[in-house]
Amino acid sequence: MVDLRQIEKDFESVSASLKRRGVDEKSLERLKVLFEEKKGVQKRLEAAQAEQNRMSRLFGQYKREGRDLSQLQREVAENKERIAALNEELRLLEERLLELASAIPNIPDPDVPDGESEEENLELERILEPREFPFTPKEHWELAEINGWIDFERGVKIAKSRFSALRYEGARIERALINYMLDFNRSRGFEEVCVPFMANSESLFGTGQLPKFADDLFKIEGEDLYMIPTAEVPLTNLFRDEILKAEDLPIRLTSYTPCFRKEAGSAGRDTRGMIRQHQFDKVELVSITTGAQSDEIFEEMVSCASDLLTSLGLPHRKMLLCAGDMGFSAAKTVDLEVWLPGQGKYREISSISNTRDFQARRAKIRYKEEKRNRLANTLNGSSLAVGRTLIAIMENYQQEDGSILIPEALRDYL
RNA sequence: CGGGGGAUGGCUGAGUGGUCGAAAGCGGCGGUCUUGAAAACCGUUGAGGGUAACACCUCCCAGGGUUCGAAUCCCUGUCCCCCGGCCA
Repeated sequence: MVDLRQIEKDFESVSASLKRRGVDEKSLERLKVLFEEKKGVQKRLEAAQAEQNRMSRLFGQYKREGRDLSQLQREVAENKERIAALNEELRLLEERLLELASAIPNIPDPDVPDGESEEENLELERILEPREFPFTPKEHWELAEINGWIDFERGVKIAKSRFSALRYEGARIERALINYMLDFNRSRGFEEVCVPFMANSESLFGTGQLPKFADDLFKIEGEDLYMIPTAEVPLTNLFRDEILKAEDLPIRLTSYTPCFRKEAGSAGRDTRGMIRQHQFDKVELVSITTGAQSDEIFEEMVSCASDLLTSLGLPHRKMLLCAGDMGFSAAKTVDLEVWLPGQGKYREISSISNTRDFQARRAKIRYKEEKRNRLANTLNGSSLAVGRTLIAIMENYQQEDGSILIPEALRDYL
């Protein structure tokens, strides 16, 4: 959530920054006005409450002294009505304020390039040369068919379209990759955590999926529970409503979870193959840091994911996302795109974001710094989408006959 | 899912209508003492809002209600514990 006080104090610069993400200045203006209105009502309410407290104390005293109460009683009753009216007014204002504020995306960092779509993302670096193929490389679904690794039809039968089952080496490599990634992350100082695969609405509000993106989530009927769209949700919410000790930061976590997404807005995109599924495995990195630590930790997380790809021999590039292409909660995002020779394209395999204090404000994740509570910074990043890594291995390690070599790094895990 | 009992500050735990944001103990922090440490003693120690700083407001699981006044009484929900059922 944006900081309303920042909007109040620093309207021009906040508005200019958010314009880069297509946020209308008028909605910010409305927010600012509402916020000021709310503060005024709150002040009047508190004054009335103070009065009520004072009179109530008098009431007890008068009674003990046996004095006449009728005058006081009348005043107290009148004031009570005023409090009720102000309370209602405040409640309505707060409701509207929250509704508006929770729909505003994060403010982009100054070093995030302008731009509206992925076309304008900035390529930072390419790592590893794509291999030259003496034959025409196949796409992963062809390879999946030849090797029997991915069963698309039966996945659909069990659930629906965009579900699949992994079989034979495919299933084993998936599991090997998860183990390999977790070990790799652990060696980089991330604590392995095992978390619930469902989360309640408060958690999803905390990380920014709710209320705006409810359509992308699978909800459990009759329960305040959703299937998690990413481990970022449970990992970050581990510390929701907590005040951490500064010396415990940074907290760096890694976790494997399946992720569940409706992919509501992507009808017709990547319908073939395993690029875009309703359920996919991911190993995630999450860090909780102080404001001062977060830039350094961000770089560490990007390196961690990039080095992991390198260790698997997968060519990839680092993309700095432009303002218009970033996710709702992010102040800055670097995507890693892996080379898929079958498609002849770089495709997203990891996305690392610094949300600064945007999620922390929603989720009330704070730390104590010399007596003062400060909002933490939260960062998240895929240390690779596992299914897409499997695909990348298939396409990059394919042989002319359609068989697939196992990357050196994974051999001990199979 | 059925029956019973609970939910209070970092923790344990008292408080059943007024001066209670809350006793006491533990823990934490600061100090006295000590070469140093321990012990002992003294002080301090919840969160959010608000203020230049005070004042002031809110919070004793959450939401509603009764009352001039609620941690305390009533209703609903959530969670936890015990017993039974089911079950990896």
